[in-house]
Amino acid sequence: MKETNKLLLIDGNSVAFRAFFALHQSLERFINHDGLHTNAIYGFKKMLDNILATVQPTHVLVAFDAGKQTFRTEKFAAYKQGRAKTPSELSEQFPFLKKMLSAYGIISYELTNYEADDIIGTLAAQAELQDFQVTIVTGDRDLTQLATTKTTVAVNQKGVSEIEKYTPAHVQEKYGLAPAQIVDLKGLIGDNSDNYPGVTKIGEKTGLRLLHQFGSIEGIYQNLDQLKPSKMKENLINEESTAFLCKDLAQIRRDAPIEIKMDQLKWDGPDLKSLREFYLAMDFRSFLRQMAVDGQFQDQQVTADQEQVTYQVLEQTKLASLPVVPAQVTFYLEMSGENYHNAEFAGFAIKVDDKFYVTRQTELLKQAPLKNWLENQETSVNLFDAKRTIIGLRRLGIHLQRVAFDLLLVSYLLDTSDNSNDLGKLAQQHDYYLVASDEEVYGKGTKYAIPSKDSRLFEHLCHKVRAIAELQQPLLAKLEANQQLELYLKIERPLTFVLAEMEIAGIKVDPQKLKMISSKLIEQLSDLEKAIYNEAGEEFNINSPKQLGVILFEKLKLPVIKKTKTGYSTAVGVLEKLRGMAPIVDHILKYRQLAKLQSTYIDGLLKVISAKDQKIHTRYTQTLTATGRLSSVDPNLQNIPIRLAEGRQIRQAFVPSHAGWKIFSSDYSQIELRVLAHISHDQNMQAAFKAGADIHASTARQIFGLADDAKVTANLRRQAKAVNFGIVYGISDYGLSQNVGISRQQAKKFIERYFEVFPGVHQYMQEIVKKAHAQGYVETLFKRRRYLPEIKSKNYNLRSFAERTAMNTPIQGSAADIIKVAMIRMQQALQANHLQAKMLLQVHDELIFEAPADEIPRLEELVPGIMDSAVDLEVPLKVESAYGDTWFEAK
DNA sequence: TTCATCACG
DNA sequence: ACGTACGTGATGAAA
Repeated sequence: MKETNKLLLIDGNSVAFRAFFALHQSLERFINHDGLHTNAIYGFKKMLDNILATVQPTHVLVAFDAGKQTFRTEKFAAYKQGRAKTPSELSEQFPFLKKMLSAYGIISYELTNYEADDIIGTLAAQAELQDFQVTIVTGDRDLTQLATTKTTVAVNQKGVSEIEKYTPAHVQEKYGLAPAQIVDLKGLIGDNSDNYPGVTKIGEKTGLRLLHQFGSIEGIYQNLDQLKPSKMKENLINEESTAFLCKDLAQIRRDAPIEIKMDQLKWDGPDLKSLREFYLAMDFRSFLRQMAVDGQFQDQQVTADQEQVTYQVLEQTKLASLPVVPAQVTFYLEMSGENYHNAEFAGFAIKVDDKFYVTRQTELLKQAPLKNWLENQETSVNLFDAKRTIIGLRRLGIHLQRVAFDLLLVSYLLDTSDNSNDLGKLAQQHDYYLVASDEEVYGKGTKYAIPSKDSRLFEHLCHKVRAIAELQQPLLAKLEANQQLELYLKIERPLTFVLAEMEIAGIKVDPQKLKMISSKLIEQLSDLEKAIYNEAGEEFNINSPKQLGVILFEKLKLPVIKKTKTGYSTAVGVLEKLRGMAPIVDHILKYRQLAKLQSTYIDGLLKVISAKDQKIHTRYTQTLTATGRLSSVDPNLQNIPIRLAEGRQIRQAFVPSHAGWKIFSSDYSQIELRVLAHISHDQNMQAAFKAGADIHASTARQIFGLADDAKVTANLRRQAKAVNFGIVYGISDYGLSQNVGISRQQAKKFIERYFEVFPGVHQYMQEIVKKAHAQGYVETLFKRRRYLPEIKSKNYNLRSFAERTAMNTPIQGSAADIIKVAMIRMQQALQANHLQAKMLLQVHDELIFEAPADEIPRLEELVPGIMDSAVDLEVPLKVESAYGDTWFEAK
């Protein structure tokens, strides 16, 4: 059987451009020892590996543009004129890019008078005749005109890894056109970047409409009499020759005089030796290491002295010869699996002075001197992920008390958007390449396994420890340069210990209570299911949005309100609009609500109640969110239902762990708006908080122009509340209009009025965006940073998103800072006051405790007192408390 | 694995 | 003419 030939054609200029701009913000990080920029080469290589692996071509060619003069400039002198000049940082990379391709064994090709597009078009046509499957890779959508049943056009999206594949069907779906009609469209609407005009006043909308009606530019001119008289028609008549010229310019040639034969494009993989030399020249250490890991240069030990680390395998008999109280150790405890509350121990490595010790026998940690190293007050311990380590060690009976450097935590503080949890990947972000990622060593998914070969595990663990030790000084220096040392030392590092205690404590959950709720739910669900099948006239999977869509919008012919990219939307908002049109809608809504409770909160929670202590031990992720909030996983205890009565019952299952104890809860009231009042210095908003007013009602009076003592209707208060929320999120008229269910114009008026009433807020919003633009990041009250590179994007959506983020992050993030400070002080206060009460949970603006009933009166003083004095703002912080026998009652 | 949906602040 | 409210995590379906 003969295998199909597969030809891969790459538009070299266009992909290099994409790669260059995708990594533009890291431009200065990608410079090799000769001062050459390498970001486009790097991105190109990533894309190339990706596409080679997915396509597995038999033949490959990369086409480049030959120069400015082409047959198109002869036909139309202004073609591609006025284009910004290629930045020198990019053009210097092209010769090296071609070098790399040659090391890959791939032909680079260019042709005088023609563009890369035409080379690709011509070769694709030839290959199709020989029954090849063709894949074209480009950053330029114009090439989609080449899509056929045999040719797929893969268009690079914003990054280098995301691609969108255009088949004729996809072109049809996207534009309602056949690929061949793309040129007619370009002829009508022109192309800004290629600098040809198209027909005046015809844009994509009109162009598509005309083509759907007449099929082609020729078709339009043959049927001009069918068009009603209009300015557009006049333009069409006046600019007929332009339309045809532009169509011709857009047409990719399929008959360029190419000398090269298909056989010459045959690809048999890279020349590893040349590739290695190339990476060395480019300083692509990660790719070199990848090659080493893949065993691609076993014959050469060039990187071996760097790669290898000398270690001793630790054994019982060696313990006695170890130092007693070293000043500093670097330690890594490995477990098999994510959940450190119960994951199996896999081994540990520890560096003391310049020696590395490693073993699988974690039991050795329980003995001297190792236990003492970790527990004494004189040795500073350097780690990666202190919380994981603290909890792991606690399971071995070891109380780690002092952490000097936590690589994971420090790295997160330096850049909250770079939140990988993998030591190897994270080290790379800091230009350290001598440690592999866990995925590389352990595999992932079903293949995940701790290596059985000692040397493989031991090397990896020692590499990790070495990375922590090596990165300590430079990263702490960066923290200091950012003025973030205090954030680390006074907030995040102590918080790690607080969170560890909360996680270890866990919260008791009564499975019987959950099962009681469940039996009622199951009954209701079965009734609803019957009603829905009856109303639909058939049985189907109600949980499948796809099947549900068919029933609602095809069988029952309900109007389509919104579409998702895969089909009809059946989200709540849509169903609510369909309410009253058919009884099935209400039943589906109810079914959804209850099914969610059953699957996520009944079945989900039952699964994670520990058999040992009947408790749930969540894990708080301290190094994930871009704003500085915590998140909670496995299970998420920060989204237990409360808004609807049915779901709220779940909270009845959360109980104290001792008889006679209570659940106690305190939450900040309107903390985000108070933070906003503080950082914006808005006098009016501050006055409202100082007066202890109902802020949403007060906002309503002001923006709707009511008297100070006027009664505010529920509806006006609701609208004002939505505006307040919108302000915190970085307002847009569209978002507000959707949320409140008013017109966009109306929403816009509300916002304008809001900014008139709260001019300080208005000014803050403008200034924070300006500041983000100028410095590239925004900060919270305690100097937590979030970088917003996209604020400089030319893409409206990306830029707008970054702008809203700039407005929101200091607010959300400062609120997160504040409760973190409160948590640290809270833990200290409970200890200092010798209370048995334990802090168990944090839900962003709320702390939940369990305590003996007789401690409740003291907590009612202590907790709010600590929370509202955590920081000194220009407005007071308000805290509300409640308690009861279960979490349900503590509200 | 990715998508749509829905739970929380 | 565009298409958005900010921050999360878990689930079931479908590829």
